[in-house]
Amino acid sequence: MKRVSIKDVAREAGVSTATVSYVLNSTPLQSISAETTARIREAVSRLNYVPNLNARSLASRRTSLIGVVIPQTEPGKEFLFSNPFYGDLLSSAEYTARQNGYHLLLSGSEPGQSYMNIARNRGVDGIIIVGAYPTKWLDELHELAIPVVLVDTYAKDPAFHTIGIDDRLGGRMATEYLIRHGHRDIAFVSGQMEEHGVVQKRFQGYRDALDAAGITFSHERLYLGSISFEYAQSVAAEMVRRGRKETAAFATADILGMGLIKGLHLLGIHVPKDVSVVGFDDVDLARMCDPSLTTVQQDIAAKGTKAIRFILDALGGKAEKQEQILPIRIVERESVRTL
Amino acid sequence: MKRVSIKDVAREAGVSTATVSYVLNSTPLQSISAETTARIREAVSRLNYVPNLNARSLASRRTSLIGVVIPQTEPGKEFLFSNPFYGDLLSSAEYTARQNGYHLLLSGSEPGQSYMNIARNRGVDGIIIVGAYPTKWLDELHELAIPVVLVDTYAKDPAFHTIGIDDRLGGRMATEYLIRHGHRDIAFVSGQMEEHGVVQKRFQGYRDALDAAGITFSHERLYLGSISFEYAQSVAAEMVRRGRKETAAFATADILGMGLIKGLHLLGIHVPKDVSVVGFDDVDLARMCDPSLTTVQQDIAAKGTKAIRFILDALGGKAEKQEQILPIRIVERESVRTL
DNA sequence: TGGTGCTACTGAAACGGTTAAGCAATAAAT
DNA sequence: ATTTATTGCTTAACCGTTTCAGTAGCACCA
Repeated sequence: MKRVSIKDVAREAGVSTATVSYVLNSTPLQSISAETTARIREAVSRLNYVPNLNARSLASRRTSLIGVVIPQTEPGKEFLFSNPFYGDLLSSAEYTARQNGYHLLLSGSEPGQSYMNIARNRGVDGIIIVGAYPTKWLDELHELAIPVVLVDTYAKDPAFHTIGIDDRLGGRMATEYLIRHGHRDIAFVSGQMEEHGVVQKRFQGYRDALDAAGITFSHERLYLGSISFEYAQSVAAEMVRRGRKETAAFATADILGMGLIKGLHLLGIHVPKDVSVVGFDDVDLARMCDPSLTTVQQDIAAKGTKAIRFILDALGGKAEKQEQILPIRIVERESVRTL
Repeated sequence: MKRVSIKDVAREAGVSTATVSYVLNSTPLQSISAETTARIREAVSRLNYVPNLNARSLASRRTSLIGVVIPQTEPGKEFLFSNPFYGDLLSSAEYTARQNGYHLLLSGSEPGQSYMNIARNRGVDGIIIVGAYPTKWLDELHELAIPVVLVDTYAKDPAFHTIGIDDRLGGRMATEYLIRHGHRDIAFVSGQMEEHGVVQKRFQGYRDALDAAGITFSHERLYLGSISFEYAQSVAAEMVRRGRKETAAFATADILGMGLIKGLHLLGIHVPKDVSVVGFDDVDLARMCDPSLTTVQQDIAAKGTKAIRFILDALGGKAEKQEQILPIRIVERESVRTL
């Protein structure tokens, strides 16, 4: 029952705990004879010793823990993420972390404190913040002096690594794709625009495309609610209520696209025959459904992997701020029709 | 830059660190005057003190960390979970944990060691293992003497809490539903059957339903690959190759159902007109797609919440082993046609 | 007057590691 | 032959808490 500690190993191998520690960490600058090393390793496996990471963290001020903060869909709501995008991201991040001896500490970001809790009292070695710019916590975040990776945000801060895509371009690509297929009345379906957020950028791209094609923008084409299937579904009804002038819609997330298609379908409006839809992200969902969704594809797994890599690099002494814009492209599927 | 420690608070308030600790933990059996308490609290907030959880863990042998082990889809593969089921589960678990001052330590279960790593060297207070029976680690798991919750597994072990559904009944419900709608040639599409696993149980339910209806079972109706969209998609082709006798299929996971529908669709076979499909789980996906999937619904969020609750209860001193079978029901949607 | 029982605290030993500094023994350099 | 490095290991301080075992002071009771 009593857990075996480094002392037991030291006793067993007939050396001091320091020596054991050096061997176990293969500390550079500290030489240990092959003989002793072998004796210690043998003792370790005989006793089935596993170091206590809490103690290690306390002494070394490193935790081998990376905090991941994901925006909570709705405050007080049980579900942390209703968008499969986050699951995919998490999945790849966890894998990369684990391969490097790190674990992921998961935390929702209830507007309030969670950012800092996870970082300050758990002492994570690094923190990944996805989809939100922690305006309120900037000072504290700096003070912590740990690597921070901001995923999908447009903050300009020399201290934070960032990883994302060119959302403006993405918005433009999606919209131009629709225009190229003969559409001129194009709805923009999304969540609320936040400062430094991606929605804003994608909207700019949408405007860019309209402008380039000489189409005048109308607020009537804007549907801004929340990034959820349910909202998008309700947009269909709203479109009809507004007289449904649109022949196409750009939904800034695949679940929005799916919701819209579903909502339209329930009203007897067919996609792509009556309305064309382009999504964003290319989550698995997009290719699984019928009609499958034409969408702006981004490499979600790469985002997760890169985020972890940036943290690891920084912890490994790489000083420069890293910044990566991952490529995107349109994946043509079945939800767009040429007019 | 230097983090403020309990000593700083003690000095600031003019008391010993012990007193500060007592106040901060509102330790029962230890009385502290209101005056002193106030003075300490004041110092805490003035210094902006946050306890170091690593040190706390070391001293108290509690980490406020709950380990969650999720089966890795494919060994060596980057993606931890391709089934949205896990994301949903995780999401609700994280929320419940956080509400109670716990954090979730996420770990994939690469066949090998991860179970124990997370538990042994991080010293998690409890561990939730989903969808796998840790045969190989039973002894170690017992030895740890921490609460263990097994989700979706059929192990009989007096020491482990379990939470799941009646998978056999679920399999039966799905199959009977199809039979009731006039189908007699029903495919069973799933992953490999593992000992103590859910697939086996659902298959038994499938057999139960066939038997009760006097339909003779044929191995020809069995499609066992892996729980992935891709596999299910390939099943469609296999069905055709075998001469496609089936008028319906029971897919033991919604993504399988979706994959099957997609695969059939690509071959010009329409669901539900030509083939009916029933899924399992009722992930969001199921209602989002077209045709939406008739499926056996289970409350995934409840599973996550309950799992955490069981851990918390056990940590709170509740001795009895807890065991819960959550209710399931058929959700009728559009993927089944009456013959 | 002394004993008993509270209340409100303090001291210091853990918890299980890491790591700077020191030291003995041997090898290399002068 | 003496100094200087190098190798291989040990000692002990420290990381930031918790918690056990006291203890001082006071009130109460007999």
